[in-house]
Amino acid sequence: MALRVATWNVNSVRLRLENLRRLIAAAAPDIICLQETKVEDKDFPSAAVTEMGYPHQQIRGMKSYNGVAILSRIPFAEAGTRDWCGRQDSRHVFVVLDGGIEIHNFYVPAGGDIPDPEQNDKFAHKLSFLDAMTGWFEARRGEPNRFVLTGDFNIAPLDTDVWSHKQLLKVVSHTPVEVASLGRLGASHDWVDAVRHFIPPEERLYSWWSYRARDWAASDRGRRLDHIWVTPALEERLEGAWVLREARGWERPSDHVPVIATLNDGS
DNA sequence: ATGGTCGGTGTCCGA
Repeated sequence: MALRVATWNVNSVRLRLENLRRLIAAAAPDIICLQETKVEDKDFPSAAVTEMGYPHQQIRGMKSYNGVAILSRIPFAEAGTRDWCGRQDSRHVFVVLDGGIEIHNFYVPAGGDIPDPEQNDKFAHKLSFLDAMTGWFEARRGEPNRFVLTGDFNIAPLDTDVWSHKQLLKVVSHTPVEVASLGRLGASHDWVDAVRHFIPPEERLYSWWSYRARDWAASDRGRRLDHIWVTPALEERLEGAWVLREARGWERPSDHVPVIATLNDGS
């Protein structure tokens, strides 16, 4: 059985249920990883999501900010959440599927505006968070390692992951210090970037466009902040991956669009 | 060079 995984920074799940239906109609994912759900667990729209065909839900939310969820057609063998950097921030949930594939959904801190950890606590937190992730995954090397690492990483690593590499070098999300941090995380398991496995690095590709643009599509000043990575053990099972750009043009859009990857059954 | 827009613990703060 193939496995299709979608990740999407939904920017308030309660406000975006109709768009969630559109994502399901457009891509038919087996598993949907959401970030910025912005809702406490007791108020999560679980019944509506179950009706959409996703009765298995691992959620971790808080009021107003952050919040992550894994919504699934497939039952979980295990599921959990984890705190990072000593905060109860609702930035990580994970599940293990029967057969051992482990899916980690992260909402990495955005990092504020000033790309200097001395001046900006939010940027310091972002770098610490990435270091902690790296250490945690490094400690798990040597296991069977059929992992999917996905979510809003809030970093566009490649020059072609932003509309202007030069103009964004000092803009949080594309600074060399963050890209280097993400590179260390990437080296922790030699993670494979599922989308770039299929779409060459020469091609510009974005998953986020600011709300502030007059015309997001015409100016097309985007960044690729949302990612799906797999461990090398799953690389040969990658069947396809893409960005659902059209979702940015939907009514009441999130500023992020879904990113999707399909793994075949390995036979 | 600046400011532009969303969402929600809404008239501020985080993105």
